[in-house]
Amino acid sequence: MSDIKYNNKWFKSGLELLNEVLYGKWKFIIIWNLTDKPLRFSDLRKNIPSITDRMLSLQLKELEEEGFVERIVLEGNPPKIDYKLTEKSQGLLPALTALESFGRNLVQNKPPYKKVLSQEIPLPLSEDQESFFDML
Amino acid sequence: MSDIKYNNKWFKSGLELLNEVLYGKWKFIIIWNLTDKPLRFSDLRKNIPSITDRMLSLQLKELEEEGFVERIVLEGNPPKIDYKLTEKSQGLLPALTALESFGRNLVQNKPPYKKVLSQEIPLPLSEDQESFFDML
DNA sequence: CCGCATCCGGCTTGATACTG
DNA sequence: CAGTATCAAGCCGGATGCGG
Repeated sequence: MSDIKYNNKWFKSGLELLNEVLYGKWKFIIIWNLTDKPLRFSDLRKNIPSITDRMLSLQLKELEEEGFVERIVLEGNPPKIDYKLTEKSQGLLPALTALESFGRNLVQNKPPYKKVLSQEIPLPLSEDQESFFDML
Repeated sequence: MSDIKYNNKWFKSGLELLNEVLYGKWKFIIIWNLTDKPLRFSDLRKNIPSITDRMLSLQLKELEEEGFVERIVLEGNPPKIDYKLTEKSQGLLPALTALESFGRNLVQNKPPYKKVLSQEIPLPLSEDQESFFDML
């Protein structure tokens, strides 16, 4: 694997570089929530219950500076503010999809060597279905 | 999207859950470095130049507790210690591959995405543009 | 050298309150 | 609704030390 140079620094992997460019506890989650469509501050807060106003504000600001999110002011009374993904963050979506999937699979402690055919997996679980597993 | 329950807590996405289970600045990078084969402490330190002994030690310990990495003591004089991925972390590899790829692709795009308040700064060659040639 | 442990300072994040 | 302000807690970096 060759090294990578970015901003006059050398990195031994794209992951290290990404750590430099996009470090922040909530950034992946925010981007993930914006995949379908732009959202407002309050929508994001509702979709990410454990984030605080402060962190949402800070990380959105950084995401904007880093070019991953665009802040769109819609004139009106009251004016509304949309946060929208840029082209740059589109490239992250495959990775985030894979991370999302991995995170969801952590719930069922299935041994990974039990292969599951993806065609057989029904689409989303109904909301009650998880409580079944959680009665430990 | 349905909610997920894990350790008596509710999450609205697998990414949030993952943040709870696997938070740490260096964990993805460490796992990524262990994909091919088990490595020793010093090998990891060599592959991740910007990590300190302290952080490598801490994050390895947490990764072990969280079940993503196994610590293998090889008897001998001196005894050697290998760090090896568990089955659990195999599921992360697709995501890490995608993140690695995204990180590497960031180089080709114009690097400093930060807003620079400058009509006055001329466009010519920035230092970063050499990286284009350095990659060859 | 190897694999940590300890201490300290600084940066990141959390909790709560408050504003236009 | 879309954030700030302030303070406290926790995570991280750097230096140092230590037994093997």
